[in-house]
Amino acid sequence: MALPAPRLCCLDLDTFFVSVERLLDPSLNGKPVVVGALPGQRGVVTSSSYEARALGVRSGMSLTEAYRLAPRAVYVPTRHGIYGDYSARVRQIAEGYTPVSQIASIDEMFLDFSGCESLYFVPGDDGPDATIERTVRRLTDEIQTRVGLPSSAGIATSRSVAKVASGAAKPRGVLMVRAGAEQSFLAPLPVRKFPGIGPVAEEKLTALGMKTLRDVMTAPLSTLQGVLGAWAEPLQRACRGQGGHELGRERPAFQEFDPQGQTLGTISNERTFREDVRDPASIQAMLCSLCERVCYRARTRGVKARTVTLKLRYADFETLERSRTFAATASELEVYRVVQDLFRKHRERRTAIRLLGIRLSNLEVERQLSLFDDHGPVHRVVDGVRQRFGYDALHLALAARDREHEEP
DNA sequence: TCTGGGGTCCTAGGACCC
DNA sequence: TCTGGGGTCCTAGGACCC
Repeated sequence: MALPAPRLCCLDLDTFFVSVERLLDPSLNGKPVVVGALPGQRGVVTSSSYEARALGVRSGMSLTEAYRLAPRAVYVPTRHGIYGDYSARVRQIAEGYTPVSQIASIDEMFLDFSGCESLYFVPGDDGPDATIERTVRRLTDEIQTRVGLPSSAGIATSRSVAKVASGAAKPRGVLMVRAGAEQSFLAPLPVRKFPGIGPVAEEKLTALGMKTLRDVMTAPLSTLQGVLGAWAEPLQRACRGQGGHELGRERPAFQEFDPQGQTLGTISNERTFREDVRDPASIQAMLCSLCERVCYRARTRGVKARTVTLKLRYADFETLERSRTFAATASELEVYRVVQDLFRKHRERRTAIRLLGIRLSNLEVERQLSLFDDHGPVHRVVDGVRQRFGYDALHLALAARDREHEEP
């Protein structure tokens, strides 16, 4: 096996949603921009510009708090469909650079440049690492020129180090961590910078006096296991830059199709009401509308679900999920029946409801449409109309009532 | 007027089967 | 007469990521 060389690249779009909004409305350039929702609406910050960050705005923060910190920033609602189109264009460019790549999320992907050194070599390159680094710069330049979006990249011998490096490279930077330099690169960073260490793990590590990745690297394994369990060993290895040298085993965020029919992911939709509701009609209408959405998505993906999960959040934020498994379906009428039943059985409190959600899981590839499937022909017509005229062209009567509660 | 919405992975207990 | 283990499926919850 070849010695690991820094050939894994994590490509990350800088303040992606904000950058797209600026592309569509150049008057936003140079201003603090917050993407999430309009001020006054329920929601959190999904993306913020560097100008807004300078005022203390962070993603995940409630809009109320963001508005308090940055009342003069420009607030725009999230428009996922549009970002998806830009993401696809970036992806297409990047995929032209290497045969092996993986989508991690809407604004992040991994590229494996192993074996591509001679392909990109030009006279004057100071060794194969320099060739790859220069090529990645060319890639980020091309994304800027052709799509208009700024991006950053990290290059390293392992996936997780490349990911940390891409963060350190921002904005508009490319950072290569050479083989053997992983530990010195990671050591001074706060533990939270490492992918997989979130608020809970950070808290546990802090309680042990571990603040930096150096502390994690050098801790006795048994100490780490005491707080992190089975995860301690792979985490410590990853922090030392060991392992993760291939993209092969990692999974993309959106599992489209598995020939074995095993891991097809999940399909979910959830909605927070603009105001907490108790009215049964509004609740039923929302459930119906959610069923329609997830089932439509399932059918367009060619899958059926065996498990349906109802998510329920009360006004006081208490949240529960209740699921049921049955014969696979992608019919909203069948799913709706199950959902109603779950709701009746498990809504124990009379408290007003803040959020409702539905998730389809245990997905199976849909076999040939059965002639005996009652709902098949109806769905073909409904889905066909939607593909021509848009999703909102048709709704079940109950769901249409729900839409009256939404903003125009 | 604190706290969105889309995901993945992991754990743990109970049912059920052999 | 207490009682085994392994495997798989189902359910609920939690951590984490963007």
